[in-house]
Amino acid sequence: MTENKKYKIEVRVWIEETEGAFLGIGKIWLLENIRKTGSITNAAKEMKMAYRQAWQLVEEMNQRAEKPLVEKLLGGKGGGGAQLTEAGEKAITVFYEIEKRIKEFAQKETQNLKF
Amino acid sequence: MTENKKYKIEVRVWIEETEGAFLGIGKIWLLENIRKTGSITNAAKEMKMAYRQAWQLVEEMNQRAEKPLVEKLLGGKGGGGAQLTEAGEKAITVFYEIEKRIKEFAQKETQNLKF
DNA sequence: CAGCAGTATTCATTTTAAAACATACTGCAA
DNA sequence: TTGCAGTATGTTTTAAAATGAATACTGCTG
Repeated sequence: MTENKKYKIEVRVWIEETEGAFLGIGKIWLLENIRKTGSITNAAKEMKMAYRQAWQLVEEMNQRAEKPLVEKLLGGKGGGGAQLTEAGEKAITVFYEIEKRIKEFAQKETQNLKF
Repeated sequence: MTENKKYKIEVRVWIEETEGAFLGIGKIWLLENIRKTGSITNAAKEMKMAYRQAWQLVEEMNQRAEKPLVEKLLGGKGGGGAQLTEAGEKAITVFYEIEKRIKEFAQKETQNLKF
C-alpha cells in the first residue's frame, strides 16, 4: 500500500487599499497587543519586535485608514501610551470575521489533495 | 459628503505539506516557464531569477511531492533540459482551480469594507 | 524643576535573503 | 575528442530589512 503524504491548503488574508497592503494579521496582532499593554513600547516587547518597527506600522495604519486606529498619548503620567480607537476595535473584529469565513471555505477545498 | 477610500480583500493561497509551505504561485509560475522553455536555465531567465534559486525550488518540489513534478535531463543534445511530468501538469491545474475558487469567494466578501 | 515612562526620530550595525560568480559534471554530436 | 548547453553545487558579493543605540521631546507628579 502506498504511503500518502498529507497536503493542506493555507490561506493568507489581508486588506488592500489604493497604496497597497494595508492590514494583515501582523498589524492585527500589533493592535491586539497595544490594547492589552496600553503602549506601543510594551506591545513591541510582547511581540519581540523593535519599537521603531511597531511605531512605523501604527503610523502607516493611522494614515491609511479613514480614521486612526490607534490613539497615541504623549507625555503625562506614565509618559503617555497608546490605545485603540473605536475604529481600531472594529478593524480587529472585521478582519477576523472575514479571515474566518475565507479560511473555513478554504478548508472545505482540502479534500483529497494529491501531488 | 465624506470621501470614502476603497478597500479590497486580497488572498494568497498555497499548499502545505508536513515540512511547511510546499507549492504557491511562485513555484507554479516556475513550472509554467519550464514547460514553456524546456529548461530550468531558460525558465529562470524568463523570470529574471537566478538559475541556482530556480534549481533549488525544483529540487524542493520534486522531493516533497509524492512523485516528481519536473523531469530533468542531464547532458546530451542541447546539454539536457527539464520538462514537466504528468504530476507537474496536474499540480498546475489543481492549484489554479483551488486558487480561483478561494479568490472568487474572497471577492464576495469585499462588500462595504470600512476602516 | 527633576524624574519618569512613553512617544518621536535619526543613524549605525547586524542579520538575512537574494543574486552573482565560479567550477565541475553530463552525454550527445560534429 | 572537443565543443556545447544545460544540470549540479559551493563560495562570495550585494542588497534589503530588521534591529539596536542614541537623543530629543512631552507633560504629568512628587
